[in-house]
Parts: sequence; C-alpha cells; structure tokens
Amino acid sequence: MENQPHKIALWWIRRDLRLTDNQALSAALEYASVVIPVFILDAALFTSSTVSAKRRDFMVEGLRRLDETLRVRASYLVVRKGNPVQEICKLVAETKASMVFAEEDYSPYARQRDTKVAEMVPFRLMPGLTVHHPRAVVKNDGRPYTVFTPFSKAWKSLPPPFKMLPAPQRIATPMGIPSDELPAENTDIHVHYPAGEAEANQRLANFIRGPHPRVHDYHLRRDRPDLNATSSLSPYLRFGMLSPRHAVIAAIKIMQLAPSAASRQGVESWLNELIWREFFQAILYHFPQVHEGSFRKDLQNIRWENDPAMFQAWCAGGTGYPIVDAAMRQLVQTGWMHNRARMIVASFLTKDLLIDWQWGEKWFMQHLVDGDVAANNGGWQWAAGTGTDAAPYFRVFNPILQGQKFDPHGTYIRTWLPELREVPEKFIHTPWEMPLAEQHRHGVVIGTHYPAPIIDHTWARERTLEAYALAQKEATENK
DNA sequence: TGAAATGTTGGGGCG
DNA sequence: ACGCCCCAACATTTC
Repeated sequence: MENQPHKIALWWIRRDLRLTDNQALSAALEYASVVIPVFILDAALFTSSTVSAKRRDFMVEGLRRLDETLRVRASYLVVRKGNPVQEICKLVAETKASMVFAEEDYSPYARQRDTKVAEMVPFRLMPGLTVHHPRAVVKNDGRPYTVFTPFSKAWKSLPPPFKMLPAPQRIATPMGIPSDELPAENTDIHVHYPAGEAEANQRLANFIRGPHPRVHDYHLRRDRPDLNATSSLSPYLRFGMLSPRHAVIAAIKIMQLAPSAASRQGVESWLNELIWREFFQAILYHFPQVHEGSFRKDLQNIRWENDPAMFQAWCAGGTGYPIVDAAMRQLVQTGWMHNRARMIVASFLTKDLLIDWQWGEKWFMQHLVDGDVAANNGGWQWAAGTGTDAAPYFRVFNPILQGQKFDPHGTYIRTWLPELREVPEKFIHTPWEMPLAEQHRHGVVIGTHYPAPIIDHTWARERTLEAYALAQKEATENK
C-alpha cells in the first residue's frame, strides 16, 4: 500500500465556498489522499456587464475566509486567473490529478463550461446547489413542474434530508503549488455582509435560535421591509457559504421542536421560501431559454415603452413614489433589497413604466450581492407576469397601497430617503398631496427636493392592461 | 405573493 | 310601526 502512488484530486470550488456539508469536497477526499482546492477567477467575472462590484467583493472575501480555514487544515486555496476550461486542464496536467470534483451548477453558462471541461479531463459533478436535484422533482410522466404549489408538494413528498457532512479535519495539500493573488476589494460590502462560512452559520443560528428567533414569527413579519424580520441568508446561499441542505435540516428540526402550531407556521413559511429557491433553480435547469426571454409564448411580444429617462429615474430612486425610491436606494447603497420591495419595484418598472423586465433583471444583477441568475430571472418573470406560475398580468401593484400596507409608518422610506424624513406619517406615501405650506414647513418642496410622481398610476395601469391584452391577442391570432 | 369596479347586505335616520 | 333611502361594510367579479 505504501508504495502505491497516491491518488490526486482537484476540488474545483465555484459557488460552494464552504467546508461543511460539501459533497464535492467529501467525494474528493474519499477518492484521493491528496486534494487540491482550486478556484478559477474567470475573466468573465470582471468584464461582464452584469456583475456587481459588491457581489464580486463578497465572493473574493469569501475566498479569503475559505483560504484561512483551509490553512488550519494543512491546506490552502490555489487561485488561477483565466478561462476556467483552460485553467482546469492546465492544473490537471500540472498536478497530475486523476479526477476533478465540483458541485453541479445549473445555469446555462455553467453547464456549457462544464460540458467542455468534461470533454477534456476526468470530471465528476456532485449535487448540493439544491437539496433535491431538478430531475428528482418532476411529475409522474417525468415532465418538470411549472407551477410552484404542485412543485412544493412533490418536493416535500421526497425523503427529507437528515444528515449533513461534517467539515473535514484535515485536507493534505502539497505545498508550493503556484497561486495567483486574489484581487483587492473596492467596496464596503463587508460592512453589511461580512463574507464566509462562519458568518453564515452565525446568521443562521441567530435566525432560528438565540433570544428572539425571528423564524417563529417569520410568516407574520417577513413582508415588512421596515422590520428586521428576514433571515438575511440570501448572499450566503448564493455562494454556498451555507449549504441549502443545512438550512433545510435546521428548518425541519425546529418544526419538530416548535412549541406551538403558530410558531410552526413561521418555520413552514421560511421552508417555503427555501423551496421557492429550489423551484427557480429547477426552472432554469429545465427551461434554460427563460434566460433569453419570456417563458410564456403568448406574452413574448409586449410592446414595451422602454423610455430611457424613465428607466434612469427608476434606477436612481427618483420616481416620486416613496416606497419604490426607498427600495432602489437600499439596493444601490447596500447591495440588497427586501423581497417585498423587489416585487414592488419590479411591478412598478414593468407595469407602471412599461419597461422590459429584462432591463430590470440586468440592473438587479449589477447591484445585488445575492444576485443569482435563476432566482433573479424567476422573480422578474413572476413580477412581469411572463413566467412560470406568474402573477396574472392584470395583478398590478398600487405603489401607494403597497407602501401603506407593508411600511405602515414609513420608517423604511425615511431610512433610505432622508429628504422625506420630516414628512408626517399621513403623507409619507403620497408626499405630493401635502399642501404647499406644509411642504415648506417640513423642508420638502415637491419638484425641488423630491420629485413629483413621474407617472400617474391609474393611467399607467390602464395602458399596461391594454399592452398585455394586445400582445396576448396577437399571439393567439398568429397561431 | 392585487386592486378596482360592481354587487349585496343590513343598520340607522327619517318621513 | 313601517317603508324608503343612504351608505358603510363586506362580498364578488373583473381586469
């Protein structure tokens, strides 16, 4: 045995920046006695027009944290810059690795890349991006679900996960493998979202345990952007600093321990959000064309207005509708936006401004720290009414009512729109209705310190209903 | 994971 | 006492 050459494996890290419950890493350790952790800094990450600097910095910091935890395990991270296919091939040759292990990623870009890699080197993809593989959650005839509720029922009927893999104590990696430097970070994303597995676990623990576990009244408070009620785990799930299976096992465990039916409801609704995540990953896996445009054939030719000045106002948080503007400022400043707010601004862009949802999808990807192709596309198509299980197109959010309902005192608005800080509660969602004298008294003159609404909601709603109905009518006539 | 328009009901004011 | 009207409050339909 001693004389047999050791098997060498590459652990190719992509969006699984963790040691705990990592199936690719575990498989590599089982296969080989020498495992080399590798990350390829894909040039596309730095040149693409849809990468946010905050998200990139979050990832880079996550890689530093990962390297630190590897170093106390007799290992370290090997970083290479370049084209992933070429770099992996080079590394295999260089290290004499006989197998490459990685966590399967379902995005079209990743699948294309991985197909090429598999043609060049021995390559094994392991599950982990979702708890249940998209191919495992299908109808009896093998076809994928396109509606959330039946999908979630099927998902829940599968054997629940109960075991997660512990972080390995030791990963012997030979010293001296050349590694490129990680790029410097340029944003302040670490202030809001410190990267890394330890932080992710801390957040999960705070959410489900601690003195005031938010998970127990999650169902009552999750829709309120003015409260700190969400799990705040999305960036960590995005980069696999937290294993989704870890989250689901935690949810199932508290459900069993929950003291009352009421507190179980909170966990149930959090689990549902995790299943939404799996749903959209599965949609992108089975229908990669959603990345290019509308899922629904009958709504793929909407005549969008696509007014650049209107789009600009939306991006900058200058629409004159406080709840929309507050949310858009939160996004640009922190790299994150509350889920309810995402729905509100998406409805506003598509159905009030009549701007193509793909413009909004791109803007989100340019700013979100948790930006994920599958979830982002799914969310936008849902809001626009063009997607799977989409909101019917005539469901148009009223930005005033949404504000009053989900930010009743206007504290979310005042947090992100300092110019409205002195506006009384009565007018916080409709500042343009303030009498001029009162505008002066509170230091907000509409049109000077804060814009008047750039569009009339009632009129815009009618325009959108007509545009969607027309697209649908033309589609059925052409059949 | 809507909102607006329209319809129905029932209590109170009033002749 | 009774019917009529008004109009919230709630329900249903429509977009």
